[in-house]
Amino acid sequence: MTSPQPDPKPDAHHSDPRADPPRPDPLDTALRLVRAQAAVVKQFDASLSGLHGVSLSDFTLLLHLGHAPGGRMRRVDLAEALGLTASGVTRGLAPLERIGLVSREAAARDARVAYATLTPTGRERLAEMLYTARQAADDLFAADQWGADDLGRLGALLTRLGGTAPDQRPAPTHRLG
Amino acid sequence: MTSPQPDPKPDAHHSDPRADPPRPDPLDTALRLVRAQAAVVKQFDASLSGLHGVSLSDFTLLLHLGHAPGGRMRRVDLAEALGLTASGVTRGLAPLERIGLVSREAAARDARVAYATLTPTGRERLAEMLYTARQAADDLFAADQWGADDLGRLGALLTRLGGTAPDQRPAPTHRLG
DNA sequence: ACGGTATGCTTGAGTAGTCAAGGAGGTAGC
DNA sequence: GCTACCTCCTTGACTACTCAAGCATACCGT
Repeated sequence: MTSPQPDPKPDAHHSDPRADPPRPDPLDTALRLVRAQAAVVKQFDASLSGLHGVSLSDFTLLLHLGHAPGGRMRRVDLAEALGLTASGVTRGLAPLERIGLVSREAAARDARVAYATLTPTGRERLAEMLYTARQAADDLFAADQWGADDLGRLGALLTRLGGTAPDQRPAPTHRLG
Repeated sequence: MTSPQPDPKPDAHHSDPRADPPRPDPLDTALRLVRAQAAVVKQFDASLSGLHGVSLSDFTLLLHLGHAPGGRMRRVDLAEALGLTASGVTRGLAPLERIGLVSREAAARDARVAYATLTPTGRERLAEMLYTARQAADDLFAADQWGADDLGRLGALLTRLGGTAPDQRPAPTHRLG
């Protein structure tokens, strides 16, 4: 049932701010967002689990870890970065520890914290996963269909919507127009 | 394979985003989508469950039923419309039947199918939920921040991404079929 | 020094989905 | 009118989270 979209979509790189069309149904847009995300997650999961045996969530977790100084983060910070609860992080980390991509490390001056640390193996595997994930993303936003401005616009709109960014960037929330 | 010394970052553009629009990192955009959706779902769930005791998934299911002729659909069609598996629909329907919003109905000429039908109560409750959901959506896409063009653009971009639309209907103001 | 509170993490129970297996019913070919 | 397959639906086992409770540790005011 995936036929070409019947709706008049922005096929050219022009905006038309003069026309003031009726505000599209926000509820409909929100539901579309949910749908789109489900499809996207499914595609990433398929690629990543097929090639590396991890889910998109696993990958995202590892990615944050890989990005942190020393490949090391407190669970609580990981939770915040991922938009999960602490308990979600505990559970998500468990299988990654079991397969040796992440190790648990005690903190020197605070016995409460248990760092999650990327192992050398974890770092290697992450690099491979990153390659796969980039391919999946490129495939999703195929360059012949998605222009740089489409992509940028989507990213900006989503950021406005969705809590914090997937990575801590100093990039300000700039207005579109 | 990729370079052996990774310090993986999903965003690799540090150049001026205004000069010659460098294509933003597709992976980063995809991850933002996931994040945004999580936040959106959380807000809808909070509103809907607080006021009506249903989740966004429940609401979406009822909404599709409400749009169907006779408030009635085969489970298999519901699954397709919602982007779920048949088993997901079975499980999602169960609590709605238990609380009397949906009833199960046998098909006259095919004993395999079990229609899901909106009860009169279900239809009433759905109308109330719809009001709440619209409010949540309006709140999310606050009119002072989201112009009609932003909304339309987001919708179009998401549709391009996400399989089929949430509902093949433009947005009747308040009435259900 | 000590009691109260705040923080970091884990765990048990519950929710929302997946997939794979399987039963019951419909539809052909011959 | 059998045989074979195909469709609709449910179920059991699993994954990936959630919240609430609870334990251990740290910090702060007196």
